[in-house]
Amino acid sequence: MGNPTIYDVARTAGVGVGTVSRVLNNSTRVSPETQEKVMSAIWALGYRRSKVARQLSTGIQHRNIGAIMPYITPPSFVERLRGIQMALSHQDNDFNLILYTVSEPDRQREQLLTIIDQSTVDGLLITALNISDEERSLLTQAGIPFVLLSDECNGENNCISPDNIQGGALATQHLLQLGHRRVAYVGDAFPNNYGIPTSELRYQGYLSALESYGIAFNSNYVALGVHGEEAAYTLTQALLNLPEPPTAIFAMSDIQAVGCIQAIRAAGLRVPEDISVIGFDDVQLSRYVGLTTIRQHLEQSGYMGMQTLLEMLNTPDQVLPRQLPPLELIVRGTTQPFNPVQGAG
Amino acid sequence: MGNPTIYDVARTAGVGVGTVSRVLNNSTRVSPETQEKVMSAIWALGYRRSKVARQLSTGIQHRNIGAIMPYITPPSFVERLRGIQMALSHQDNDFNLILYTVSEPDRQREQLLTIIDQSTVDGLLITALNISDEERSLLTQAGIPFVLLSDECNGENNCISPDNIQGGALATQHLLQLGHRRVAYVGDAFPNNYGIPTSELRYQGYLSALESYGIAFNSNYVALGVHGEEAAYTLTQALLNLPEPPTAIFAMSDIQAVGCIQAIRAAGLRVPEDISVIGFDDVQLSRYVGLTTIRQHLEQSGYMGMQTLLEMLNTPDQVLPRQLPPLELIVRGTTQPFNPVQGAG
DNA sequence: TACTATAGTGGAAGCGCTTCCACTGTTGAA
DNA sequence: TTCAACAGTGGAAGCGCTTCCACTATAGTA
Repeated sequence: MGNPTIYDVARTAGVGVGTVSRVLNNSTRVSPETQEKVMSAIWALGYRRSKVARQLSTGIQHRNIGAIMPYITPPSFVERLRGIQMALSHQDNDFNLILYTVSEPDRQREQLLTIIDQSTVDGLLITALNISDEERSLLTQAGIPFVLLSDECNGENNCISPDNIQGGALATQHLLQLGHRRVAYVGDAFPNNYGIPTSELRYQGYLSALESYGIAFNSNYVALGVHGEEAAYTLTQALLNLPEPPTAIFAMSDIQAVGCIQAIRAAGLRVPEDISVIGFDDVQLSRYVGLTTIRQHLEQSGYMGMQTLLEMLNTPDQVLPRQLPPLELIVRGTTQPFNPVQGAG
Repeated sequence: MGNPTIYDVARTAGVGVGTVSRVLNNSTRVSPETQEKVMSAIWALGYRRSKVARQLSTGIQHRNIGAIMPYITPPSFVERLRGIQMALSHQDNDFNLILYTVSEPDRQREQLLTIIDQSTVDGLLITALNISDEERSLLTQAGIPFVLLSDECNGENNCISPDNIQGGALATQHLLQLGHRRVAYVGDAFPNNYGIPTSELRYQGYLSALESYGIAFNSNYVALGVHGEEAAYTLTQALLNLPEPPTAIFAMSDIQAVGCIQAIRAAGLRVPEDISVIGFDDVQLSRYVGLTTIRQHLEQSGYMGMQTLLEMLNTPDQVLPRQLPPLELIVRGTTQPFNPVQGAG
């Protein structure tokens, strides 16, 4: 039937289970010959000792924290993960960090169910993922505390997320203050597959900033597509081909901002002399590239998320209100005041 | 004494253990009143059900793979991690990936011991870390297969690592072929704390390339420091202040190359017009920055490492020889042919 | 020679759950 | 009224280990 147990090994070797266990834990007090017999029985049966049984009988308490996120491709996920890791290693507790990847949105529910069923984790950090009410209650029922490290909390507690609307406004205001009037927005098409409304929220901020400056909305200046540098590149090309191209672009993420910049340069134009570009996130890369952006302290968010979860694990049924990491305008080299000459272009 | 068990709950609630278990697994067939009693007993005792016992009795087999690495700060670790993740999710097995961070080299042994003692993992992926012979034999004794994802194999099996000497030579040759003769090397001081000889190996490649071109070695052109952009920045400043500054720099990593470039620009010089810079790794960032570099397919290495480990887990005692991911010169915008005018500078 | 250490071993108990079987009441159909 | 069906419950067995106690055989000591 199933896998061989220590009893099978004992029987095969013609010894007692105690002896087998002693060999397994290379304790003393086993004669070389017996050791030999046991080893060959183990080998013959292909025996592998059960982690779980061992843990139960030795009383080892394993505590696992799961971090679940989409493929860790975008730098913004990596930064959060780094913060998560850090918070965990700063506490001197022996939690294990288990990494889960949701490769396809459809599989999210299934993966959560597996995690719950197999009681793998003591707590869950849900990053850049939206969870349904059903999933939420499944977790609650199973007694698994979780914190959301997302871009939208919907009034949810135990959630770390910045004010993306405000952030979008901040970025747009920066461009408007510099005198730009033809300001474009490059972002993800919304709603996206994972149900994360980041792009939509930042777009709302963009709109409100335009409005507060009394600038008429121009739908030509809104370019939406899949997430990533390549799509941003293509969208920007289209923007540049407009009869009246924008003089400034707000890209909803740094990665997309980089795509914009590349497209602008490929078109023989300069950043920021001809077109200003501002991003969002302030990932590591942005410092190297010298990108003006909105810093949202991603690493710190991850850190806060893990801290919150650890607190919840220590004192159950604790409810911590939403925490908003601060947003900050970081002016580097990709934005500059509007130059009237440029408007003529 | 220890934590309350299901028996304590049953006694407190005045019911049988079966009933408590039924409540816990919210199965049917428990009357609302009983449910209520059990719940309040659970609450009163602060009962939390044991993962391990549950897993043992339900026969759930958990298989864990640990990935152990230094703080995941350098992008090169992240890229490998991404490959590791990918390989795991492509197989449809239900392994969990546990992330371990070695924050200080001194704690490495201790952490490995904990992992072994608590029998947490079925296999281990050791990334960018050197392990001693003792640690090696501890793992072997404990029957935990592992693969090294490192920069040096020392003739070791089950190890994925590129030929760093060749890579160093490749980078240097590229600069020499472009006509540069004053070529500097910027890298980590060796040996480093984790015992990883990456810098030393690439430096050897640098030396051999110089030699094959018959160029006299100049120790002023070797700048060693801690890993990272900042140190590279400082080292480059010193290089630029030399009476005869180099006309080209080989930085041992892309991150350091970025530091070099920033220092060069800060000094009012241009890349590559005044000084050429080549990096190593080809991390994501490098594409955005337009850096000439040596691609070592980090993500693919991670992928190969995980695949190898999975094979070892399926067919124990398998020994796979060292695998060398290919190295490739990627010419982008930070190197150009030596310009005699520049030599005068 | 008689006794005590001690090396070497077998096996029961126990880790904290789940699950199955047995049991008691209660309901509703015949 | 009698019986089957079933909701609701208790508790033993078992998951695969470790560990402790009991036991035997041998070596060492007086």
